[in-house]
Amino acid sequence: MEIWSEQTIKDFQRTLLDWYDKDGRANLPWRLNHEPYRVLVSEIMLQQTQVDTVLPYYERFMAILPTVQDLAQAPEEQVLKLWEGLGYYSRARNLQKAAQYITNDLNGHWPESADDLQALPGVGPYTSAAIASISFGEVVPAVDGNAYRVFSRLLKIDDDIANTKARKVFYDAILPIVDPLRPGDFNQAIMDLGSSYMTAKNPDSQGSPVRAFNAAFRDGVELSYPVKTKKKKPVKQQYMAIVSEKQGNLLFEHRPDKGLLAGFWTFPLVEINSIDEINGQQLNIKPIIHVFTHRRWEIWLVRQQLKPSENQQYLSSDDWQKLSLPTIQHKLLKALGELE
DNA sequence: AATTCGTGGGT
DNA sequence: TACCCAAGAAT
Repeated sequence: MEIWSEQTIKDFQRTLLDWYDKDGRANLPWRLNHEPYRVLVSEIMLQQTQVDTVLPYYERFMAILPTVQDLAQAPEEQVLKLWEGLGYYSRARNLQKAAQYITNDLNGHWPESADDLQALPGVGPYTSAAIASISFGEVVPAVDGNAYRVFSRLLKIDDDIANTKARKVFYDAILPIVDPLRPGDFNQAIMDLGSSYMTAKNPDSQGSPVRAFNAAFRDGVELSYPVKTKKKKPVKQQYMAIVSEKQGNLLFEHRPDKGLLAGFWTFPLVEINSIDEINGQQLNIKPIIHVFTHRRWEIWLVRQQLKPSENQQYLSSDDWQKLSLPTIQHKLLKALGELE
């Protein structure tokens, strides 16, 4: 691992921020100003989600819920509807809880340090540092996936970033490099660098503005960084999605309030162990496939009249179109429409 | 510490 | 295709 002198650190800061001022993504809507609410919403949406995916969600969300008080007072179903299709839905629920905590318990006064910001639900080590540096000028590194990748290459850090222990290694390595006068811009510049020149695949380290500081590139081993152990394959699960129709209404099932797609409505899903268990149905068609991070669902639509159980309910199209439905349910509804 | 949380895009 | 990746946090 490389150790930089104080002079190298100063040169790096100036090189990075000069580039950021010239070629950074200044037009991103959450960079319009540094109001903590705008930054908080953007950072939560951007967790494990690409910028291009977030953009339309962010614009719509801020237009409808422009202040932390608006979010605190909104019906949860409205917040979830604004989040529909974005995934990781606990983010939306936690975001509203954070807004309610700030509005009701702190009388609208924001925590200003990374340590205090971590008291907000859904705000962890990265997000707290991002808000603290961008909105309040605290000199802390916001260590996200970009920072792991960029600094693992610049400094040749060999720690496995899939390991929890790596977080402190990177934090300690980056902390003395953060620009003390512009910590928020420094952190965002690292992200811009990671999404442009220092990408995971096909990086352009030769053209990078900080190529002179890149030890892995210098040694011809940039693609060996970051060190990261592979994830497990998603487990296959097969389901029948029961289509039970009554007077034009469809039967929906409310999922448990914990676990995958918690609290969302889908067609009743019955897990099967082999396709052979389905008899007398038109199943010679391909299943609908939906892949989560850790599960792969294969689903066959099956028409069958059911008597609603306690967590099931017939809904008209006017009813279910108002709900926030997970993407798999939209896929099932689309497939059903194409059968008819 | 390892697992569990969605979804879409790229190769 | 099957895999990896993307501004992570909670448990």
